[in-house]
Amino acid sequence: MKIDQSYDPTEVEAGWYEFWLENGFFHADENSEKEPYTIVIPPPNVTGSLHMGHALFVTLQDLLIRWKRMEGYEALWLPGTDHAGIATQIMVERQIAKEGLDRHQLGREAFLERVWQWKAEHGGRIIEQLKHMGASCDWERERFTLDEGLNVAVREAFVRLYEDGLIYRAERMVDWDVIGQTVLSDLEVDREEEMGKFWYLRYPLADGSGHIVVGTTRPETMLGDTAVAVHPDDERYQHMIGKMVRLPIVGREIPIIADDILPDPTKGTGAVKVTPSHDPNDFECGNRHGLQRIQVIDFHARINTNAPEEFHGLDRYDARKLVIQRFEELGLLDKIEDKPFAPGRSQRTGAIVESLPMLQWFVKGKPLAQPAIDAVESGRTEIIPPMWKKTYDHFMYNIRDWCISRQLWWGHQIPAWYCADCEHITVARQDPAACTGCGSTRLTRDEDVLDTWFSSALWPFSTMGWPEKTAVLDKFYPTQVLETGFDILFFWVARMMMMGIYFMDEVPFDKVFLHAMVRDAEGRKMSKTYGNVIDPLHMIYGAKSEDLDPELHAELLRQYPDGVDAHGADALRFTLAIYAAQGRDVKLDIKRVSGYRAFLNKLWNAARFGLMNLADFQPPAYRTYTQAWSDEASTRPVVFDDLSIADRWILARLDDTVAQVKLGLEEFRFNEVAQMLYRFVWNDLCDWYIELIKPALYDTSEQGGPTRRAAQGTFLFTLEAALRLLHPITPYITEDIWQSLPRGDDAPKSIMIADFPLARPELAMAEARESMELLIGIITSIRTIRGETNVKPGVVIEEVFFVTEDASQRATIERGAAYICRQAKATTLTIVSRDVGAKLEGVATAMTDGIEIRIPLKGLIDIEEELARLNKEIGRVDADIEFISRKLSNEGFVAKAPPAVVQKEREKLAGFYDERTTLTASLGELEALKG
RNA sequence: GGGCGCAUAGCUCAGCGGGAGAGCGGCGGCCUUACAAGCCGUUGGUCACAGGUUCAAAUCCUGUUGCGCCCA
Repeated sequence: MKIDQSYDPTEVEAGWYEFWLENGFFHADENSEKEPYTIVIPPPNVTGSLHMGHALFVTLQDLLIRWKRMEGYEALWLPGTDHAGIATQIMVERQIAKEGLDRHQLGREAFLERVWQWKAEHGGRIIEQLKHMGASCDWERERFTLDEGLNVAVREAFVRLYEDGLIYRAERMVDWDVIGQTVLSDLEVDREEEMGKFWYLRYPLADGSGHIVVGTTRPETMLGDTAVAVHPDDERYQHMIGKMVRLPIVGREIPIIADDILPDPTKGTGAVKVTPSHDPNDFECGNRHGLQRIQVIDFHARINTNAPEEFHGLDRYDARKLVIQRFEELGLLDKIEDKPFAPGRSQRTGAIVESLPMLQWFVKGKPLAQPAIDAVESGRTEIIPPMWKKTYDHFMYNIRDWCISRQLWWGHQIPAWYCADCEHITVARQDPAACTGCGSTRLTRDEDVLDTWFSSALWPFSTMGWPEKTAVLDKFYPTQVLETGFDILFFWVARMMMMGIYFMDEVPFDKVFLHAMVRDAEGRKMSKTYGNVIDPLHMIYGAKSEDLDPELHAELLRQYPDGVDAHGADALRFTLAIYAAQGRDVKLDIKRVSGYRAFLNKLWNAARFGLMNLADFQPPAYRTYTQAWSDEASTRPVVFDDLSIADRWILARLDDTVAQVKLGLEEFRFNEVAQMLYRFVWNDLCDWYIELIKPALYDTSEQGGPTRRAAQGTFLFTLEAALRLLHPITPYITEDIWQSLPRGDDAPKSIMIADFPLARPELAMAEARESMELLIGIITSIRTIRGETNVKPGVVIEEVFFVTEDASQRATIERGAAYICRQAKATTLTIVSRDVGAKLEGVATAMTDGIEIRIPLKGLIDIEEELARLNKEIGRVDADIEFISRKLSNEGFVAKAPPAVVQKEREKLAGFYDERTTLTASLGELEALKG
């Protein structure tokens, strides 16, 4: 029974994770009879390292899993990582660049070997870091989006979608990442408005009859212009439609066409240049009018040989300068305006993407989206918080085909083979020997790989062995909850819904809980730019100033120049949980983490106090004292009749907390759950209960035996239950304390496999609650008088009088006299009738619940202070009286409000009048005494 | 341009139809043998603004302003 004097999170947390692992507590069994509860992890990027976003999701998911595991479910938390195509490939490309190599020199096979090698060396880091958060994942089932089993799943999915006509290959305008050297899906392109220029270029008519001015944000693309478009209704240009312009610099003659979609007569000159190869809208326009496509910008964003020679090889921005220069020289640059525009940037590389027409693979959106829309509409899958449903719907209803091919090597290679002898494409589960169209063996496999999100979309079932019909799938699919950030609602959640329904004929999850973003204390995104990054591991283990990156952690260093102390995973988890109000960003302030570490220290010391006073307590069998309250009295951990008011009260409060915690967890109100537990442990258990039972615990006389044992039993029971309630949020400290508590031989090996507390009606004990609340009110009132009238803390008040005619109040005061005397430092309590009370002279007066509390001054109370205090109290009561009187004089209120409400107001008013009378009398009397 | 969210104490946020709450901070007092990472007491608010519904609005509706996010 060891327990150190103060809470050291690093020491407390050491060892328990290994203990849990060694005992296999994280493993879920597909053959179990228990009801399943499954969460699949949002697989973190294998190149990544733990950040606060991960810390938040680990906290919430582990909390759910641990809770359900304790509730008796076969809880599976299925972990893994994501191969993150572009990010990983770029990382390794940079590595080999240092050796003066690029991937093409190395070759596909050798390059992939290098990536796998990198993954073997560094890929486990994020997983190890998750473990430091206490994640109770079933590591035996850890998966990687690129591992063998998932490859089978991806190929199966691809082939089936292709066979069903939902995957197709076509030439479309796509977004090209000029740094990543790959196509992206539209979701991977961010648009942010910035200030740019708008150039007005003058194109002369070929017949010399004039010119037309077009506006553009990208003058360099004029090298590939194949038309000028005007709106058919635009009167300014009626006479020009059908004429040709001679493209300056290039010399090509291109037509002026009428198009009712592309040109906006209200913008610029109303005439626009059309470059079908370099702009998606122009591309569409080109298709409508059968325009020629001339690509002048290549995959490296350089001008190619389709443009005049002087531009060959120029970067797009250099080409822009030269185009403008030439227009100026030709006198064809009309004017330049400042204009905001929003270039597309690759989310991965930050490169400004180039729109190019390319032959790529796509997944059809609409047919897959409809069932996914229906699933949410019908409530089969519930999105929490519900505000996200609209966003989900909007995306789904407007879904576009998804470009899934990527010009990368790191990923699932597309299972499509092109024939050298015919046009046929062979798409197959197994590498084919011959073309299924003509039988030719001259096949070449598509070089490209699939978007990483394609494999992620299959995650809820591919990780369970699909396409095999496995027992795991049978047991654990569909999953119960998907918990992730709202930022990947489209990327991941929506696509899992579509694929899950398509391949499994059943939604992948019952509920989707979307958490908010973790920001800094000021609400800014955590980023290198702001230097406001907080590393979860720094919070857990502490960080010396020399361990902190002056750029990344600039803000932290400003706040804590000497570095930060260890706070522990528990404190971090508790902080994130209590911050996680639905729909609200987490604005993480380190001071709060420290605050919750203080809370855990409080819990630690409560346990320490308990252990110091439980040495001689023999707890009954574990299952008895945790569960058997409803059984016959003899099996209860304490003798019910011996329970004090305080004991009964804390049991009732515990029971209430248990019920509310369960409700809160079920509704994903994590912040409220954490708040309730905080209040229960600190305010109820520590501030009141422990203080109240100290006399009983310290009384080791034979006579005090039963009361003492009742307090011991109640305290142990309450603390133990509180630990179990807290365990899902703060697993380490609860395990550590729990293992030190006296408990019977039949106790489980770990708190994490103990039962989650259940609310028990027989512990509700409303009457004990009311009594204790009355006593707390009385004690607080006396303390207030002491505090405000300058009674020295050490001074004992000899006599306190109580005036009340209420029999049950009198009984409560009598029964709680010892509590009042100790907590308020008084010697004797006397209950008197109203008549007698009125005759008391020279007393300080307070009122609570209609009880007058009167303390004789006898030189210990400062009269001036008491007068001030009374005046303040009277002022408060007056305000109350006025407020309620106004309410009651409102005829509408009296007539229309529910009678019970009106009655309550009347009673309150009467009470306040009584209170005022008493207080005023005291005031007058004191003034007389003084005067 | 369309959609969503937020605005409550000095700070961070709960509350979302019946008299404004917490934590931190501030102030005053305590080393009381679990805890000074603590204890006791206390001070802070026309609940963004303007209308409306209701007997009753921080809470529901409409509009305005400001901030944030998503989509085009």
